[in-house]
Amino acid sequence: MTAMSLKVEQGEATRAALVDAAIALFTDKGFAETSTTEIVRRAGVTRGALYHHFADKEKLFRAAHEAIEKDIFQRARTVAETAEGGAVERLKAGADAFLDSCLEPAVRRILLIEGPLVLGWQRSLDFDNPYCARRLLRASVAELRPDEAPEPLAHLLFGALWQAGLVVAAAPERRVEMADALHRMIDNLFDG
Amino acid sequence: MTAMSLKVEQGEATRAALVDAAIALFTDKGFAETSTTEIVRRAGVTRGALYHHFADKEKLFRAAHEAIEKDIFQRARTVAETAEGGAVERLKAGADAFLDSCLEPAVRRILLIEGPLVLGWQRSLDFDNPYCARRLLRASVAELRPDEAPEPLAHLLFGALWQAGLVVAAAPERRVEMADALHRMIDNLFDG
DNA sequence: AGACACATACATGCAGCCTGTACGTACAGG
DNA sequence: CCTGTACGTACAGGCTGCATGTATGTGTCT
Repeated sequence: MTAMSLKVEQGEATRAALVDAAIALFTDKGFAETSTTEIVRRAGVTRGALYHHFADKEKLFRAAHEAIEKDIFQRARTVAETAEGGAVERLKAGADAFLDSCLEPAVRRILLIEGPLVLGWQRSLDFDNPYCARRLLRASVAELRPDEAPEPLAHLLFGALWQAGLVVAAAPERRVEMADALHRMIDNLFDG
Repeated sequence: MTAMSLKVEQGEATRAALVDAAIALFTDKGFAETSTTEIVRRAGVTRGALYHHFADKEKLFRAAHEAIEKDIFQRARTVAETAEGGAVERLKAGADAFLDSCLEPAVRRILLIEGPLVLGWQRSLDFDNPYCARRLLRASVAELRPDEAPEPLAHLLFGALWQAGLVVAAAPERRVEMADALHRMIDNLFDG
């Protein structure tokens, strides 16, 4: 660990405690139904600490969201990169990893459901976000269909994948059938 | 018109005024950022009237959402039913009609963005809702692929369609390219 | 047809909660 | 010593939902 001064170290600790408490409570009750008082009580600090580290409640949600997004993105990318086979198989593997992540309650609630609304729905549409699954899909599409613009199909695939994640989050027992349908869809779109 | 007694008629009028005002304000500012005071001011009544007709603010949103959902659903179904050609062409026509509807700001904000969260995200996943686009897609899939369970693919198609609607709502100039991509996807999935 | 009881459609004031901010304090580091 | 950072605390404003009051249609009984 980087040696920090005592003050800064403590600050990072309370900030992390706030993010952790926020993730837990936002996962259970959602953004609007969770008060800042509950969050700071769970984190063991006061509202003053919260508003010292975050400009407002939404910024705290953003921090929680980014932590989860980064985690799930890196997992999916790692799985996709280390998968056996060609681009189609890597795409399938990445999709499977994403569906697995959707089984976690925090991913379901914070990333799939509340994220787009709280952070602004436009954010989820562009490819600028470094940890956006759309980027991975666009790369796959560009590789598999080099003759057409990748964005539109990447959007459609993203929507299908996102929806599959929602279904799996709501009914984990459907994970295999949704994965099968996804694989068939990918085969139909990119078959050789 | 059905002849109503004066009292009931007046009640229906203020209720409609409330729903209209709610649609306009929710479209502009969203659910959380719109106060009931603003809504009743725009509707020309008081908060007492609102809470007489609707149990809470969310029920008012539900009424606004249902009005829009019913409208867009019936339009899409009509277009799909009267389209020339086979099941594939009817599916494409319905998808096009849906994308057209997404150009309207009220559809974008209330149906696409805020609806799933405010009304509960599970609601958007099942096929029980009589005005759910998922039903139409499931019927198409069942007709085009009679040998497999239609639900999983219907979910994926719904996700792709929904996402296309979001993209079109954010950037209307992309309407044709998204429709083209959707058509190609449908062809790849159901081609003969 | 008229009176009366009742239900409906509102209006208004209040209580409680929540967010964001202004201000005070304690302490580490130069 | 003194400055900036990391908090704690008190307060103001807004918002929701409810409780209460009121006026006006509506059915009914005679």
